[in-house]
Amino acid sequence: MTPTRKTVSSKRAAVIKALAHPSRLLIAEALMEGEMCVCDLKDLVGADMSTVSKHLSMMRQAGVLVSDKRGLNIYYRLACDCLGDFLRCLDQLAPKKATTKPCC
Amino acid sequence: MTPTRKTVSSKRAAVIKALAHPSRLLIAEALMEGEMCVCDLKDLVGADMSTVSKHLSMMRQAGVLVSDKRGLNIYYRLACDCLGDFLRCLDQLAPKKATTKPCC
DNA sequence: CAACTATTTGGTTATTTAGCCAAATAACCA
DNA sequence: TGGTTATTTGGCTAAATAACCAAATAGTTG
Repeated sequence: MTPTRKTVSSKRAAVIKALAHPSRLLIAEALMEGEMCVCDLKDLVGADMSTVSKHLSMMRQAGVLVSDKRGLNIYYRLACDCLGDFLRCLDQLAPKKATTKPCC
Repeated sequence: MTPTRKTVSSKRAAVIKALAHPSRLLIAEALMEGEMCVCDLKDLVGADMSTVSKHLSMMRQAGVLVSDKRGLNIYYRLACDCLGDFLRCLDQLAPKKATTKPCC
């Protein structure tokens, strides 16, 4: 049977949720320029390593990131590079106080 | 001064968060086909009207939706129609258990 | 094998979020 | 004006989330 509209929205929302946090989005943006290991990302985000690790595994679980282990390090990268268009779209959504003219 | 990378991510994340909930995303998807009033959206989502109203004002606050009142009804519509591309991107992100081949 | 490094996991706590109900607003109509 | 309909707001509770610390795991190197 075809999935209901609600089911589809729930699956999509899980993916979106994986990007809906300042640190996680910062991570995703950084990974647009190439893979990074957890300790690099920890420096970028400036939080406890365990916190960063939990964000990463949540993003991997959602299908946004993939990882692979080489030596002691685990490298993460984006599962998809359509994210760029996505962010450009976001930036057009004027954050409230902005101009009254339509964003696009 | 130019905003820091973190500041930018936080603002973007707030917009993403407005879509990162099954009901809110369902609403956004429905509004891609045209404006709707709150009671229509309430039927679509199947939650209490006050719950839906709170989702809507949160999305408006984030800049994702705009509203206008005509008579007794308040009609909501998307602030930007780049959302379509966005969702197409999302659907390429295989939710974990899926095939091993890269999404794009 | 022991020491070391990178990462994840488990536990705890504080904060945020989502939902419902009831009450308040606002526009319309008789 | 009083009643009716559509929507928002306030208050409350239960559940989810994010952060940290400490302990566990896994790979590396002496």
